[in-house]
Amino acid sequence: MSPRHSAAEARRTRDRIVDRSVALASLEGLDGLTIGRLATDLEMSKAGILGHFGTKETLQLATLERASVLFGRLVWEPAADAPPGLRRLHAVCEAWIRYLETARDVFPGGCLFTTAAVEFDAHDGPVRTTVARLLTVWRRRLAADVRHAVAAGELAPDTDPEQLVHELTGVYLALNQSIQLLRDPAAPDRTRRALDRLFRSYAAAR
Amino acid sequence: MSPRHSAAEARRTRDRIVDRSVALASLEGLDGLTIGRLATDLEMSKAGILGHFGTKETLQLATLERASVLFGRLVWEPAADAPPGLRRLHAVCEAWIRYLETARDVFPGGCLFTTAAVEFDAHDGPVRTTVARLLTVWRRRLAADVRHAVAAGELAPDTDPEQLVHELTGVYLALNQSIQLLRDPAAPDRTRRALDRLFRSYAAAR
DNA sequence: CCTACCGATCGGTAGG
DNA sequence: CCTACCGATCGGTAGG
Repeated sequence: MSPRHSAAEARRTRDRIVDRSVALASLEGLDGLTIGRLATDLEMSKAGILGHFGTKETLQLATLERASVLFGRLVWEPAADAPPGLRRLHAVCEAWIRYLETARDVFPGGCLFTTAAVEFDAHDGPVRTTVARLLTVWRRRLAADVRHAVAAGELAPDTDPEQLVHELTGVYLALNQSIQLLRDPAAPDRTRRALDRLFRSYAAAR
Repeated sequence: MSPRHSAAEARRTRDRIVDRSVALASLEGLDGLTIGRLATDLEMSKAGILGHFGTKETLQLATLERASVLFGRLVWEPAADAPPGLRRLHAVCEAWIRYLETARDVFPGGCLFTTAAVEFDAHDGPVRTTVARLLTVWRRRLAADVRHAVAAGELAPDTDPEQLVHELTGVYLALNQSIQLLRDPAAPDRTRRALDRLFRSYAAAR
């Protein structure tokens, strides 16, 4: 009755598993996530889950990959039409706030990458490497727009792009903590003010 | 041979357990921490460990309490002699950097509060409440020095203390991530530059 | 994709 | 503080 699926059906099942896994990992972490819990939630057997991935680690990597696709969709895509440089930086930052503020259905426990970073920072392996790689790619992407803004005279010529991006990272980590742990409804507005101040302090002198 | 200890000896054993627990929790999280691992490390039985606390949750709370004492010793005490206001803020911030940079023996996996905040932010209960309370107390303490600095004319009169403290929090979350996950040796210096910029942007106009 | 297992480990308890 | 346990759950496998 249940087995003997077409490849397309197997694919859809896999998608269902990974979607649920992203939500669970956001709440429990990539390690707190268990195959048994996933099986219960999806009304499948553990072996049915594991058959798609082989090991829990592969499932964790698939979960990160899916989360990064969602992140791209929620944060990078809305800003894709903005002109490169400061305008696009502003657009990305606003999308980033909305991602943390409103994407509760897909990441009910907050930013999965922040959770995974803390969970795996002391454990070498493919998961740790992947998390670090994703964060680094995004930092580079932001730094490219910073460089563009500097070249266009929108930011001060002595701006250190990596430094500004590092400071932006902190603004978002604080936002995630204020939303998830402190449940401070003022957090998004605080973040907007922090960004204004930060960009102003890097603005080109006129 | 082993049982029938005096109260003082029991106390010392408890201290040993909690010290090890702080280090383990820094690496594995307060949840990743297990009584079995603790027992192996300390060459005790699981029941011997649990006898001091009753439940794992009580052990987690004792671990947080001890970590907060260590945090006080490493971050607040070195700044206690500085005059209140901006000078003490600077002293606390520098001690905070050193805490994350060099306290590897006591917190080998980075800031335990950052780890615990992410681990428990989606799980109501005494542990979550305690973590939130500790962070809030420290934020208030910082805010008091910000207010003092404003009153003394060291920071701009329109400074929003909670806002500045929120931004300081982000600076430290970014530092912890850069050290632990990205292993960036430039992170402490980046943090000092971020702090300079932040305090300058809040400086009283002259 | 299932049933039926496996050894290992979890938090915790009884009783001394 | 120990030994000796408990039921539950973990990731994973065999075989269909």
